[in-house]
Amino acid sequence: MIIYKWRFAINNKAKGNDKYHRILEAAVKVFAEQGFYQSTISQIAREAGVADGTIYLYFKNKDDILVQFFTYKTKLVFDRFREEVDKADNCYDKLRNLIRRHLEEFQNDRNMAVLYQAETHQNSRLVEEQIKEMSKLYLDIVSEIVEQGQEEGRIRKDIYVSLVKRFIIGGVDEVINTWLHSGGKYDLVSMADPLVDLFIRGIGNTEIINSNNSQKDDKQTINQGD
Amino acid sequence: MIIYKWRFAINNKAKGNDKYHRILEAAVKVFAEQGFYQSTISQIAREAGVADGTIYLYFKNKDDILVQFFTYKTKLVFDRFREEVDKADNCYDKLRNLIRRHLEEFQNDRNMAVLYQAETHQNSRLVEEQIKEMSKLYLDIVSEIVEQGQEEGRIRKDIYVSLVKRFIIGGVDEVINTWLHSGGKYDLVSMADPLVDLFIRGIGNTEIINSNNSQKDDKQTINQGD
Amino acid sequence: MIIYKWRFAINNKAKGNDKYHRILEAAVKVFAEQGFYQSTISQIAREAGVADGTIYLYFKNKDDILVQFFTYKTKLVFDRFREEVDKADNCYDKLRNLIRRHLEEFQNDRNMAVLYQAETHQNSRLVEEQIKEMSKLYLDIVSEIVEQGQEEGRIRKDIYVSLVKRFIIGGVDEVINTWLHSGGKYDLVSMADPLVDLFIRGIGNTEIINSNNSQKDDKQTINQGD
Amino acid sequence: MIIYKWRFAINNKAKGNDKYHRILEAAVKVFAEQGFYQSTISQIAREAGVADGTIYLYFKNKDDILVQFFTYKTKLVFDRFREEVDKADNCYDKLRNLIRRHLEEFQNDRNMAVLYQAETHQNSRLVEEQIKEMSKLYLDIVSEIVEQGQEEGRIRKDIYVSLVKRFIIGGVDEVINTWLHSGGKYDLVSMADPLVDLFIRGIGNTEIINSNNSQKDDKQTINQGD
DNA sequence: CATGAATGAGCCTTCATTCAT
DNA sequence: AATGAATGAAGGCTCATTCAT
Repeated sequence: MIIYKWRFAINNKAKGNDKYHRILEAAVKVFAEQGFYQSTISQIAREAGVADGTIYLYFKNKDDILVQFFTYKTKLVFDRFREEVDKADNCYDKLRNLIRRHLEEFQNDRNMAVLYQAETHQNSRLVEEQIKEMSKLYLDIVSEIVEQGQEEGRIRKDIYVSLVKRFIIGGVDEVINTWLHSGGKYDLVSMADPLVDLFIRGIGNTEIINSNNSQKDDKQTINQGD
Repeated sequence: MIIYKWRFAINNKAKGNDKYHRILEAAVKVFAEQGFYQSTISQIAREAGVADGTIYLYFKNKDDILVQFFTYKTKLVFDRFREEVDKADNCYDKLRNLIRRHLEEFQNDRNMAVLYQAETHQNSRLVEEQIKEMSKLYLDIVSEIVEQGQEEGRIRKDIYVSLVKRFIIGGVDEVINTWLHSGGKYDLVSMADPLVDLFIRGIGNTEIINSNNSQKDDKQTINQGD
Repeated sequence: MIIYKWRFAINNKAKGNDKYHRILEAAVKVFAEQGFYQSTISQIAREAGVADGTIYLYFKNKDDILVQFFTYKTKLVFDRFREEVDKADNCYDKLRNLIRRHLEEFQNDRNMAVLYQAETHQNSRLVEEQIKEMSKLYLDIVSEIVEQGQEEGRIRKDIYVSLVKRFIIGGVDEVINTWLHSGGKYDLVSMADPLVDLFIRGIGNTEIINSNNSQKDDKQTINQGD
Repeated sequence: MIIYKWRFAINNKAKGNDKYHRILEAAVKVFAEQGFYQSTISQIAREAGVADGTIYLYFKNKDDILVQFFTYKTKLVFDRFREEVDKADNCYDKLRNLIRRHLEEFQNDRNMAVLYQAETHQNSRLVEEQIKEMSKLYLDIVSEIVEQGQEEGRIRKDIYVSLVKRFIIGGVDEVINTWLHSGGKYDLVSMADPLVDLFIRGIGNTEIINSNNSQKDDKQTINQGD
């Protein structure tokens, strides 16, 4: 029965069946507004303009809606990040392109942004697998940029790449998170350049820093759990 | 009846009644492990070693447990940040103290860390008010540090303070988040110094940066929605 | 619309339309395997190789499939019992022929056997009417045999015919039921002769019985509710 | 959670909690009247005079109600059969006691009788295990009686014990089944003696049988699938 | 203060049936 | 005649909350 049900579910999707996408969009909207557990199938159905039962023609169950979303929609977006990075040559431009595109995509799909934020900061995740994949994709891109930058001499060599990844992702995430909680009233993409500048130059006044060696620790051995 | 109930509920708390704290700790543990909506009152009661009904002598309802947690327990922790900051003089040391203490406290109370991460990255928050307060407290500290640093000449003046706040909080949050999802196997506090170094100096190679003016934008007018 | 639908539904049956029978066979198979209420129209449709909706061109609803089955298929089988009985002269041979044929038919159509067993031992029957008819048909045959046997002097006269009917049907049914639950691994028909022997001679040792009169009650007045 | 729930569920039962039995009786009544799958939890709850949810304090799920019934109530009854059999000495009396008690118990608890009939004649059983156990218990008693009878010389030796078991159980079951479908208007127990007489002496007229050897087959090799 | 049995609203999910194509 | 996507009523089950003890 499940096999049967899923055969045509896939067919529908392949055919570009709009009902599948209507339900997915509706669900994501409702989830973003109310949270996954406070959302009901009935609300999603109403939002999508279909009957409750119809949802189960396209999705195995409520959880599956979220999983499908992260498997298809979000993955798509993350794949675009790589394209954008590949357009640039030097590491600074790559980083700037990545972050610009990141902010742009999340600004364009606010619901996705909300779900992504919520799901990546949850302990018991419904979409563990998908998050891990996307996370790895993103981290790999950043690693690549940093390593290239080190070769180019544009990025310090006395830093932990795995910490840098968090440093960057964290900054971007927090900028998005703040934007989301502000109601998305301002332009998110305009934060990209100033943010990249902070990533590259830090907040310190260069002259002072260069004459202040107290922080110039050598690399320590840290288990960075990555 | 309700009035009566709440009179002594408050008394209990004032008296430092240990049942109140046992329930709170139990709840936080269960919430951290399973998520708020997947946790049941029965599970919390069992974990705390009390009857289900007893919980309602100390808490108005399930939501209230979370609210109380953020109102008392977490606020307590955030208040300590200020103390720690006040111990230092220059802005770099203040920032380092703040972040060290932050990581330390979150490492010491992993459950709190989990709940904090989850709740701050949710759209529909049960503890909106509390999160906002804590957030403001933290942001104010960072603002203060940054402004002091600018006066001291240790921090660049051509940056948006409100963006810097997110830049710093995001990095710290992400380091904590990664630590949480790694299972908390390594020492979180040891990440403080390298992280502060990144905040201050950035990832860029100073020599290159100083000869590269393309990023040296003047302050733009950005609505930072904070 | 309904009238139209049913006109050709009847035509279909008259025409010996094979889709009607394919669905019927498929349904009986599925019902036998999973039970009526655990079976779904989708399962039947898949088994029959037709669309769900097609079933409703030939059957009024799910219940009707079962009713049709008992009305046509099973009745057909029971009609053969009479033929078989008529082939024999004396009551013993008639009884033996009846039971042999009964076991034979049920062995040849295991699914029918399963449904028959289940449906005849249910309180709230979907096919009350049909079961009653078939039951009457069978009981009448047995009655006839017994009465003929009594006239022939081959069957005791101090017995309740209506009790004898249950005695015989019960034995046959139980033999079938055991066979079904064993997985139908052995030859059911081979049980006919030994069973008939038990019906006729009982389990008692004749010599002992004949010298033991305690059981030789005269016919009592019993409301046998048949 | 389940462990917890079942801890006190068992306590309740041990304490002779009447709510457990009220629900069980109500369920059995509803099941008997409408069939298991047509019965709803709400109907059972209404019949028992409790809330729907209360049922789940005592039973794991709907199926479990039936399982519990067969595990406790019916098993109890079947255990009494043995007691009754042990009261008699010779095999005929044992058989008569068994059957009398069987009819008596089933007459006294009509709902049990209905459920037992339905469940034992179903292919996909919810209580497979329990039915098997009870069936074995009953079959063992009958085997014992027959074997003892053969030693006593009261029961023929040229019969298959395993066939005899079905022969007897079948007769009893069918008598009960007929009684049930008649609406239980007459006295079931009064059928015991005539039925036992049929089991022992068969329906054949002794004088004829003894002069008719055509049926006196020797034991054949039959796979009786027992 | 504490208990935990009882409640019942609410939600997910199934599936017989319909109907536009 | 045939299809199968869509429907929505119905039911099993959970769990926050209450209240008699």
